[in-house]
Amino acid sequence: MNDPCDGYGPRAPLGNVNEGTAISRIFQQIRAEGQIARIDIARDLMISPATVTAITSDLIARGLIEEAAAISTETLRGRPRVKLQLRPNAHVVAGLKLGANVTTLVLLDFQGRQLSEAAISQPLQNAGADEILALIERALDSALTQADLSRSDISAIGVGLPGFVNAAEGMVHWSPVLDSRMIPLGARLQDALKCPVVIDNDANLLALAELWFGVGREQRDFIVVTIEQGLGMGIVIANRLYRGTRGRGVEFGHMKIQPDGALCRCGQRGCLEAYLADYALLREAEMALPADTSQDHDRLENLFDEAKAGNLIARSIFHRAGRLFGIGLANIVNIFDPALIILSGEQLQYDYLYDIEVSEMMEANSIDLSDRPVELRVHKWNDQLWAKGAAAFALDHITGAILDTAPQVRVP
Amino acid sequence: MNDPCDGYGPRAPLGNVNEGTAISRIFQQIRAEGQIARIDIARDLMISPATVTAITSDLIARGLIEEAAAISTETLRGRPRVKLQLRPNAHVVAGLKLGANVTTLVLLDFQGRQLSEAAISQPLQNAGADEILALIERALDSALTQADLSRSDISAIGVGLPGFVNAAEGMVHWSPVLDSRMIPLGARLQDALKCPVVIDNDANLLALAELWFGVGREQRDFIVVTIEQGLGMGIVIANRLYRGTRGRGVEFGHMKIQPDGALCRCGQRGCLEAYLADYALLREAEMALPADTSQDHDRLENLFDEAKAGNLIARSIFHRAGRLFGIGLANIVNIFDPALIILSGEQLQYDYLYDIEVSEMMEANSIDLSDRPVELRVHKWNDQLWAKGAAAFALDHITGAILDTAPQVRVP
DNA sequence: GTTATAAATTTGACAGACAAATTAAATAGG
DNA sequence: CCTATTTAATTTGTCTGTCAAATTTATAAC
Repeated sequence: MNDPCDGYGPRAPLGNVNEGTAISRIFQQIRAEGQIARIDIARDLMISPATVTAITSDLIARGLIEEAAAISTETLRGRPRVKLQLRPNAHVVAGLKLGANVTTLVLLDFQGRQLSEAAISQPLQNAGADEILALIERALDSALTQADLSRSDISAIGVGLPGFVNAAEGMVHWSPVLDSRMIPLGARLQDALKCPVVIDNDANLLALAELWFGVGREQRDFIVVTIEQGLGMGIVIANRLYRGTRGRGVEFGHMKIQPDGALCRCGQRGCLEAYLADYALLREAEMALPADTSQDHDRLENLFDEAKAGNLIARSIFHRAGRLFGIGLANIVNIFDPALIILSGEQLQYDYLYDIEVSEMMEANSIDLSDRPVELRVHKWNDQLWAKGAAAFALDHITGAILDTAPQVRVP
Repeated sequence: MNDPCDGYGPRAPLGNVNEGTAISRIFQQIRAEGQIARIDIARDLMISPATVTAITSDLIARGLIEEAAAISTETLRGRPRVKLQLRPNAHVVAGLKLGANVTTLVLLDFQGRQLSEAAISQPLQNAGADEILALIERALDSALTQADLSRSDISAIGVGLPGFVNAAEGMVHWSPVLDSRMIPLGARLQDALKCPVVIDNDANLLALAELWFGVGREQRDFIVVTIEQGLGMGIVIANRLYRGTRGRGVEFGHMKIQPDGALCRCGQRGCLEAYLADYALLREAEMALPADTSQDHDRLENLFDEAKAGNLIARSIFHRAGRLFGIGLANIVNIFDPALIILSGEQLQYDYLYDIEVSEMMEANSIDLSDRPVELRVHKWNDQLWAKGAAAFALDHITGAILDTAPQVRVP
């Protein structure tokens, strides 16, 4: 599977989303399709060609889109179609993933194409906001230098981090990478970097990346589940991220699947995460690999190798994890009834053991009305895609601001 | 707590719902407020008085609303406000709840006021569509006679039943009251009754009743959980019922909270319902009430009395049920983060035992970020409110059809 | 060249919504 | 009782977004 970001080939339309104004719908359509002729926009969105001309010429005047140089060869006769595309230079955004071990940053142009990237391997745990800021600045300047740009060229920055984040308020309620609760990280970074900053839970942003650059082309509704240090989930309903009724993300890792079950790092018992996360597997690894003193990551590798080699204890560890994961997914299926669930994240390198248990248990434990079974896919993206999701969030923020504010010129 | 349906006192506005056209927003506002002056509509919805006048006079001309006779005494000086209200006689709808033991029907006028009701005590299990139809017709004719109306006066019928229902398609995937799967009950009834029929899961309709006639006045987002024969759940997000991404309802009763747990009537193990539903409690009652040979309902009463009297086994049964219920609710809280959860249904007469366990367990097992705790309320409505929810669904169907089709007069 | 074809634009019209001006219906005070 | 004041509701004229139809533009086929 190749990188879904390079080049914007023709795509399926996003569905008849009859929401929003014509201007934003047309803009979204151009972004989704990459390149599209006016007449196709009119047909896809059921908007008259006259209106499309009016709106696109406005967007061109505002510098947001442009006519593509490539001449369309789709028509044999008649006036050829002129494709429209987002103007790459209109804006540049940065997207970051703050991870426990690595911080990844990408710079994207307005079309969503990657200009440069930077990765800093530095453990990040219980850090202060200043530390985070310094880290971001290092990564940012590195990527800017590569792309031959300066900070003032950046229109917005998106940041994804694990934990409980209220994206609308830019508030981090809790995160393993931060040293205290209730940090208004969004505002904090925005003030320091003198640039709009949006933040969100990392799993949400991976879902956003899937929406913009991945399966979102075909699917209006799907769920992304991530397994890394913890468990994460991002839910896309009707082409939009669902963030819970009060703005905070959805919590999957702390779903209880066993009363008085295993102890979780959150202090509660029976959380799914307490059976699936790195630390959960490692604390059982002792039994299978008693003499092993290697680092956590390698240790997990070893455990996996042992399981593959037939070590019954190691197998049992993955076996239970897979079963419980399946149950957790089944609970989600029963609630949201999604057509597609995407499993993503580092730990899925261990999926060959998961595969059987997980999908089996999921199916066995969900109320499937047998007409449309849930599809389970595994996507092994690297950290770059997470960062791209963050950048997509930043792009979304920019365009939202532009499209919303422009017509609001009502001065009494 | 008195019946929430009688009279439409002043209510909190539904929030700045900037969705939909002005006409539907104004209509919704009038329905929500019961009686409201034009100037208040303008202020609440941020629509100009000119537009409110234009639209309301159109609605009056179409016979949907009228000026209320009661003269407003809110203003001391100036021209008095003229309140608008839905025109009661515009439409009459019927709403039904199909239950295992009783079928309840109400007739409502366009304002949502009850005209008459009927209840038929007849066990309903594995019935055919014809049997259902006959039952509905009996109840309907009885209520019509009382209200001095005939079938042709009915504009729409809403039907709520337990099970898995796709409301949009009118399809019953499975229901304990029906004898087979995949019955297009909506179409079936509609053809027979020669009147628009909408159907939905009963818990969804109770949530709709709460939205229209209950807490919906103050709350935009809430969750209704019912315990009767089975467990049900209805989710209201942004003043709308959420029915899952593919239109079927949300399944709460079959959430797994114990791997390889108790056997559920669905055939799976560890379902919440297998610990909470009537049959789940009764199968344990054997231990506490060995000599009891009474009917199920009385038997459950006896079990409850025993628990109150101090019977340790009986207490233990409710104790566990309460704990597991709390865990199930916590899982929902972690996913939706609602501000309010309403517990409803027959079994909640046993709530004095539930109360402590349930809310305790819910709080102990949900990721509460401590700023806004979830409120848990118990509403003990009778079957009538369920039926009113069904009628509300029918009313919604009518008005949706009226408001949507009217402006769609584009004939090329 | 001319014709056919299809894309894009221009034109004129219409509908939804608004601000401002006007009218309507009440009270307060002399 | 009459007038000023106050507030609600309506009317008027305008603006904006959108569309259908007519027109212009740009290409291929002949």
